[in-house]
Amino acid sequence: MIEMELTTLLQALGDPIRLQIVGGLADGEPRACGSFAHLGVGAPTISHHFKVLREAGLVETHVQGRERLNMLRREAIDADFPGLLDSVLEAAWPMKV
Amino acid sequence: MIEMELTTLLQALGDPIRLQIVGGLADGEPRACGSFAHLGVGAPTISHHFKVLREAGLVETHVQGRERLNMLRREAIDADFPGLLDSVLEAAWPMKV
DNA sequence: GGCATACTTCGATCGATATCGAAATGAACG
DNA sequence: CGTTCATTTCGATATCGATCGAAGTATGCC
Repeated sequence: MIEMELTTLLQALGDPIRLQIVGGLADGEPRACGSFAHLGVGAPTISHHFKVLREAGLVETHVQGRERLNMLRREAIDADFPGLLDSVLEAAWPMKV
Repeated sequence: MIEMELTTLLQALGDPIRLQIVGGLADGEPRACGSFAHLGVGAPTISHHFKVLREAGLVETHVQGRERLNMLRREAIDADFPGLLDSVLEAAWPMKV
């Protein structure tokens, strides 16, 4: 069980790039880091943001071939903070989630 | 109408002192800045945190006598981001809100 | 007016963080 | 095995943010 601190989670979500990443993973499909190259920052920065998201307990990453597949830890998040992720997603992308 | 940006709001809530302040205002009662002297930081720091909360649209402040009464902008927050504040409060203080 | 109270603003410090380019890692593939 | 591809790590930079003490502002009280 991964330690999940509320303020850490809020801080992780409180960055535009990271919120975009979380939104991009919100459909449940695992995605490689490279899928987020369109966000306007370089690969090292994307990697940094994924690290923050992982350390906040929001995302988990599995090596598959030469890419890393990232997915939202939705059940864990919902278990610890019920409704929070959904309201953030709904606030960020109304009607879409 | 105050501009409310989601990432700004999340970032504002992603600080332990500010989350404590918001929790302290969650019952709807207006409170002076001095009511938060117990949080372990000095008056200038409290003042700084209130400024951040105000600029995020979370709190509004009215001068009354020589104190400033702060209150949560609950309806506005709920209107812009339905359910978000409630889930944050519930996550921070389960069963209490 | 003079003084205390309640904050805010200012200026400084110092640690965190977002970003990048360059180098490292490690898997896949010829 | 050497190369390419996907990502991470490293080192540097530059900005941001939390904090403090000191000074400023405004209100109420005597």
